[in-house]
Amino acid sequence: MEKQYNPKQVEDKIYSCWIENSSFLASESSTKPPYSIVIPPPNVTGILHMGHALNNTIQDILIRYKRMDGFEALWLPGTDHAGIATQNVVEKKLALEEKNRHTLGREAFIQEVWKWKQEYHSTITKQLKKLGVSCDWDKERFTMDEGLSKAVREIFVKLYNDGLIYRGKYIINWCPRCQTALSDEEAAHQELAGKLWHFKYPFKNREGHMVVATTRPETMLGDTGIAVNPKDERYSDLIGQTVVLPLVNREIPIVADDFVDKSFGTGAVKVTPAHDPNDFHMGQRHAMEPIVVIDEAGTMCGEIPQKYIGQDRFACRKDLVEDMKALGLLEKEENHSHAVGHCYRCDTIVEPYYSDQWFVKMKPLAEGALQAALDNTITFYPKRWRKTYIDWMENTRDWCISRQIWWGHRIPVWYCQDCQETVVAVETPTKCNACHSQNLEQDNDVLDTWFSSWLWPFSTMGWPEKTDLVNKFYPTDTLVTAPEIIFFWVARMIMAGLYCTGKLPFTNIMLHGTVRDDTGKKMSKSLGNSIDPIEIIDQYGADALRFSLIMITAQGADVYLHPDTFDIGRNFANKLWNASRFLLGNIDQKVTFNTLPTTESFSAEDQWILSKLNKTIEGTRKAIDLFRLNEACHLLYDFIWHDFCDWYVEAKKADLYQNDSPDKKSNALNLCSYVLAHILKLLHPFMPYITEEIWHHLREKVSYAHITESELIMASTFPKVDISHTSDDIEEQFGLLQEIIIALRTVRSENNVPPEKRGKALIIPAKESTAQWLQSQTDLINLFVRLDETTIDSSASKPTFAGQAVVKGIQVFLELEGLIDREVEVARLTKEINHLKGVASKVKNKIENPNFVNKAPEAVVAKEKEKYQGLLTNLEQLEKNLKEMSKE
RNA sequence: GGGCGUUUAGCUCAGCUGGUAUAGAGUACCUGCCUUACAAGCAGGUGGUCGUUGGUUCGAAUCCAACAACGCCCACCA
Repeated sequence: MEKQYNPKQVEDKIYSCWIENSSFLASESSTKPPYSIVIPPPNVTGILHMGHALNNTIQDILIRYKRMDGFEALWLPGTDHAGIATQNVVEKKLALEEKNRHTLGREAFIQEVWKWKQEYHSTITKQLKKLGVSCDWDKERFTMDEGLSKAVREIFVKLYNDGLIYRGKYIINWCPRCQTALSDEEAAHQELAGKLWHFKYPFKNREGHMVVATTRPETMLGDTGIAVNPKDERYSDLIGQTVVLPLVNREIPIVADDFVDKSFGTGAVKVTPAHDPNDFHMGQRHAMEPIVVIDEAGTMCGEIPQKYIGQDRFACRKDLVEDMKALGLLEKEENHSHAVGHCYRCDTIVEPYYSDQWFVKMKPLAEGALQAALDNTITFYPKRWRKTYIDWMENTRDWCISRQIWWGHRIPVWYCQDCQETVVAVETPTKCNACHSQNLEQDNDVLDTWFSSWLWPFSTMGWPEKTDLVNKFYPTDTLVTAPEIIFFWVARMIMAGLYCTGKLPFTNIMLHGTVRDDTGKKMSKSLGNSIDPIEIIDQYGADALRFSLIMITAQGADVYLHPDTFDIGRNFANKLWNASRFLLGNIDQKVTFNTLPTTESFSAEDQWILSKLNKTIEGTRKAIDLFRLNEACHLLYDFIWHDFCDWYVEAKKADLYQNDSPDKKSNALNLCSYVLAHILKLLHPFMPYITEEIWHHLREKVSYAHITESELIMASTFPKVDISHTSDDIEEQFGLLQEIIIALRTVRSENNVPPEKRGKALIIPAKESTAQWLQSQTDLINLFVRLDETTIDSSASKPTFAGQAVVKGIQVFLELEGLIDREVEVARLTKEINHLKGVASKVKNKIENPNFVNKAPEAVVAKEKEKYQGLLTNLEQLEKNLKEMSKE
């Protein structure tokens, strides 16, 4: 083993080894209880970013933990075809070759995308593998696989037959750049600084005009009326009147509608049913036929003045304001900020657009999905997201599922060209149901990407077929994802799961935060502030990346990433590596252990480390079970670094070096191997590579019955708590010893005693029982403090001059001729006395407060009183010592 | 407009059902060490009226309320 851990030499080799051993494969026929997770499928042409790294590390930890803990663990991987996103990428590429999808034609274009998919699909999966993910790659799926496509058609037909899918002319969010409809969720609102223009619309049959306020002047060309609130007295006598729409000279009515807010703008609103969702609904209420004046590319069209035709909507806005101004019809303009929808794929401002689209009725689907959250059969981690989910479920609006793009699942609907009959079918129909004509044409649109993703937990397992995979692993257990897609994906999967399978697709939802840079900005390629996980893996290793990321991520909180963060994991891996190297380096010939040494041979540190180990096992399990992975990391970090390396291994060095006492050495090796093997197992889900590598080295030197039996650590068993080893008393006792050692080290350090100067310690405990126990620990004290001799004597008198401290009533002296500085000691003791005085007065107030004594639990009161006595004893001794020292 | 979150050491953050000799870690900083596992290390140290103000309580970083700053999500005010 080399002096520094080198992940590069290890990681790829080990991943291949796992693959060769089929270690990730889950079996439908296993008798073990199932545990399953489906991956949130990354975009097929995506590249790995820190969000993926976090998301997949969490899943890998859960799946490895469960796999080691006796479950048949399936982590089902796959990718998403990401309709609009992927089509955009391929179109961009085509544009470079001066081609576009229309010149290519639909068939050729789709082939082009498939080609792209084949080429780039491996990027993201290769990158995931570098992270060390233990996905069952044999079961990898793609949302446009034949089976999954069939599932999409099945559910479409089922929903249609149940009356839950309909087609209609509605106003929807339209991206003029992508030239497709978007769902409400895909139109992300952003606050923009805009203007509010007040326009005058002259009356037809009388003098004067109405003043309407608008943020979108260009839509006035499509106005079909003016609406006012029926209770608005300013306008009550004008309802029913007619105004003449300037520039187009169309006569339009003034109507009354409750929607209108009297207090906003002028209290009168122009109604443009074809270009505003509210106006659309108002138009319906007042039988107004929408007039389209903006086309699918965002340019002006229709029966409007010639000069505007073909103009971009924003250019037209400018001109129109000028023209109205010229006519004297612009009353005023004011600044106004408002939320405007943007395409979540290309960020273009969304245009409300009136067109024929397909919709899913959400209300009926939402009922069960809502109930699952209300009665907590589904659990959110952290739980605050439950409310967000419930709010959305209670206010669902119908889901626009048709997209005017080519890459995706084509809508399984055919129109008879002869009798106009609509045929909805899973398999391509050969003839019309009504007139038997074979002249059928399929709907041109494809389905929203999420219409396939919402089936992911079961379509990937073969649904609608009743496969063994579904039987064994569906429903899944935990979904790990980001809160951004609760509505897009999580909520819809729950609806689809209930609707298709009658079961919730998962019961735990773990939502992790967003990865941000150190200034709090979301990491993204376009902002150029992202840290590339692959670069970090190259530099620090996958384990370091994983461990660092998880350790700094509190449950559900956003992660602020600084490049130095990864030092934590790298240094920790190196620490573990060196501790292992040291232990294994002390084994000359392979040793075999069957059990721990007899209890009688345990030293204090043996009992202590076993107790700590088992507390760590308990804590780690609990933390993972509650999805508090950062807590598990901290527990392991502290135990391994501070308890095991800093104290236990140090304490065992003497035994390990000594070859003249083979029993001692053997016992030390036994215990060290035992603890190390457990450490590796506990850490494996978090740092799979290095633990596997050390495991390999460990097994070359040590055979430990029932512990190192498995050739690969990933196939070994996760440690279970052995309460026969846990003891608070032992931990407390050893803790006292540690405090004494630290006190002595502090004396040395504060007095700048050179390391090579050894010395003597005198320890005067108050109690004889303590003295006896400490007597058995003098070797350890000598070792840790670098002393020649430690004397424990409860009846000894104080040395005339020495470095000193008082630890829980135990007086500790360090005797080093000429090396202890009186001033330093006086200062230290004074400081300590002042500190303790402060504490003591606080405790005194407490125990003298009758309210506290009467109302607080007896145990708490007793504890405080005991604490106070202890403080007094310490203070008394310190003050006495200080006085004596000052006298000399 | 509604909802949610955050505010703790110079920096990044833990701190769960209120009670640990009096708030922890990493990092940074100061001191001493290349001590035969590890300088990516070891030992010791400095550093905090836990955003503000009230309240509940014997007791509050922790529970409640208001306020402030920052951030996020949702929403059809033209």
